[in-house]
Amino acid sequence: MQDQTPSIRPDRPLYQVVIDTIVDRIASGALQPGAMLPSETQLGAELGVSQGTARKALIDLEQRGLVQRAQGRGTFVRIQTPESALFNFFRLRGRDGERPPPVLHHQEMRQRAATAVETKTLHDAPKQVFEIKRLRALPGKDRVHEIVCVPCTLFPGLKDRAPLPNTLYVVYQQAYSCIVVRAEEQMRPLVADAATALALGIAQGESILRIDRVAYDALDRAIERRTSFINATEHSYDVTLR
Amino acid sequence: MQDQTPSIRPDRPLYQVVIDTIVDRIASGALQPGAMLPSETQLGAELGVSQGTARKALIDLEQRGLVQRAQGRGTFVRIQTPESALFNFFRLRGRDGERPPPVLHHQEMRQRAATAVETKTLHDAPKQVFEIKRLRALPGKDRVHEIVCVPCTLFPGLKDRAPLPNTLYVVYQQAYSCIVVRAEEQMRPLVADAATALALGIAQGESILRIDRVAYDALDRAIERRTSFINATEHSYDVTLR
DNA sequence: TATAAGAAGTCTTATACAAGACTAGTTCCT
DNA sequence: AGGAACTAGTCTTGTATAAGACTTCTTATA
Repeated sequence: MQDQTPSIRPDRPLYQVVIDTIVDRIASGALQPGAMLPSETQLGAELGVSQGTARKALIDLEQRGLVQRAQGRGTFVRIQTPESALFNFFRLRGRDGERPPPVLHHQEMRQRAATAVETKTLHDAPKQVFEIKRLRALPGKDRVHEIVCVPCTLFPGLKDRAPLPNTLYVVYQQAYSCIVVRAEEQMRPLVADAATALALGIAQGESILRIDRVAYDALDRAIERRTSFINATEHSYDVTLR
Repeated sequence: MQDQTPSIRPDRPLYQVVIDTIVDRIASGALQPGAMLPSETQLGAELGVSQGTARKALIDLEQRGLVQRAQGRGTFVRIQTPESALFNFFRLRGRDGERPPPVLHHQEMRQRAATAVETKTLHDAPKQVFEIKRLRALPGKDRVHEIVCVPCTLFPGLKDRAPLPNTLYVVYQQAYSCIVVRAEEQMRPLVADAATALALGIAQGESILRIDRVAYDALDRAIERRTSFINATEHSYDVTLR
């Protein structure tokens, strides 16, 4: 049990084994959000590697945003607080860069058959999805109208959890051990048509932002698609490129 | 000369000293783009640290995008090729994610007094800036109209280099040893006014994207401000959030 | 309440060895 | 003689380990 394949090349580095082990534990819920991980020394002893190797794995996980580390304290599973979830993946900012607190105005959820695109792009090719439509208000006149789609298989019973909070990603993590670590967004400007203008409470013909997002969890599974229509007159979408 | 402060705590780790040394050499032009860095062993010997410490610094620099490393070959100052510069910081993509080659249609450059905002936000509080206005065409009907501002002090003689190529960041790096490693963008949707519509060749009232960018170099100096007006009907602005 | 000692954690540095990449020969075949 | 293929050597980065320093928090003590 100590070493499963002695003298056989492990075909992946030891630190990768450690990484995968931790990711599995977090994704399975064995390590809950906020929980303290074993120390570098303990982890190394447990998996039969040195402290330095365990350390290398933990640093990688920190850079991927799965854990947080602090000298003298320890390593902890990153908590998706409403604040962090909101402002990591919600990029709208005020004129001076301040973070606007969005207020949930309206929300409805239903189960429906997945579209071809959803089946194709989401994890596990779901046949059924939960669709959440909601309207959020920013300070001033700006509004966000969103349509969120998640596979029913990944989030059983999500419908019974209504009303959902402002920050869905906290629910994903706390109730389903799904940590969103990455999101890919496509953005384009749009002229509001009648329906969208009505939803956002603006005049038809005004310019809005349409954002299509696919969100991925720690296992790199596409767990959510969402489309947002944003009336961004007093706010801007801020992002850092590297 | 070997160790400047023997037995006195260096108040920053050794690997940080190595990092700063390399960054300085790149920023000063002593290490040209594409040049090979000293090997880990050499670098360590040169600066009086172990190979492992030099290694840690090089890995950090690689993650910051300043150098590229390849096992068995060496470490090299990252080359800002037209492709890499273009597609790291130019986020427009086609419907299927393909990278559109922008074609430079029109360009003009002039020197003028800096605005208050420019003096305040750009490096070294410049009094004079070069302003570059240009129009770039994407495949199909989409167009990009840009106004770029850089301090004259950082880029002396830039005006004599006209016509500038499509990718300004290659010029910044090759002629001025300024490597753009980070850019912060603010985006909002806009309804095209008469002047902008004319510049982009679209009808007044159509929806366009306005992007305000501040670009930072390896020394974390704000070296460029640019505002882009984009007619993105057949393209989208793609970005990955983490 | 303030201070000091200790425990538990990460951080820094150093060293050894493995693996990939290039070069210069060398061999072998035509 | 010329050229392709193999091989050994050397240079590089990648992986793994260990020891000691530093930080933070807790607990005991004055």
